[in-house]
Amino acid sequence: MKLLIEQLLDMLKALSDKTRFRIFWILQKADAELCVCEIIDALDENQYNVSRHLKILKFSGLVKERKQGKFVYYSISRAGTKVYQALLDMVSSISDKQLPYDAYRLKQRLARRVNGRCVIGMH
Amino acid sequence: MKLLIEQLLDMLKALSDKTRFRIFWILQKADAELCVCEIIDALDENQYNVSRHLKILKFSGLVKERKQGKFVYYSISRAGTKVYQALLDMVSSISDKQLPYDAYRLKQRLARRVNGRCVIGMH
DNA sequence: AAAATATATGCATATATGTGCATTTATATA
DNA sequence: TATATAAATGCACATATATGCATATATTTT
Repeated sequence: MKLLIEQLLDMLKALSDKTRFRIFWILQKADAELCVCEIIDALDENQYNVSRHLKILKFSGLVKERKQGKFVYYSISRAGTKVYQALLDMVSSISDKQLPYDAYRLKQRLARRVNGRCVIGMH
Repeated sequence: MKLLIEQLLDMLKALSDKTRFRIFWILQKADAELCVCEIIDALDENQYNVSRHLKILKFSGLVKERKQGKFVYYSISRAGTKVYQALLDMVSSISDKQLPYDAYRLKQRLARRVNGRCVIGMH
């Protein structure tokens, strides 16, 4: 699978913003689909910024989305290039200690899932 | 060795600019110190921009410099963190085919070294 | 000491980027 | 059908960033 350098630069630029890095980091950490409202809670950020940053991440190819009802689920795209894998390795080498609040809030929020699914929404 | 997330973000931001990525890429490819004038020739970019981008790369921790006489030599910093290694892996997975001109000009320019050292300067 | 050369930097400017707020769109539910 | 809710987006604005040009700094050579 081929990756144009411009696409790699888009991924790097996407990850170089702290909010987007944190989003990608929790998606990688959760290792599962997260709905937007869960991401909002995990980061303690506002809705419109999370939404906008998710769009940029999606456009860069780092994440993918799946719509289901009124929820939209995001997850890492798992594109099979060496470059993507190296990026993923880099992100996953960041430990919980470096993003303790995000890690904690994500855990708290995921604990409220029912049958492994988000049932809360925004509040 | 510890890496603050802010430092990682600085590295990512540094690499997300195409000119800086190309500089870092040829430094990694050369696997050796390059003087500024060699970098200028390899990229076919102007002097002041190369100089400024090198400063940003240095500040991010991606490269280091060594002054010798009126020449300044830059090289990858080889910091021993997992994160840095993953970044390096990512960059080195970009083949010559994706930056053919830079690769070619670098090769041509390095061929003009004498006893492994730059003797041309700018011209 | 003067001139030449390698590299860095200050200033001006155009473009890109991130964010706040208000609003829209899409879907579900009463 | 009306209402509620999840998510996305248009506009305004402040800040960041990249670049061109001119010039400064540092070192070597004459």
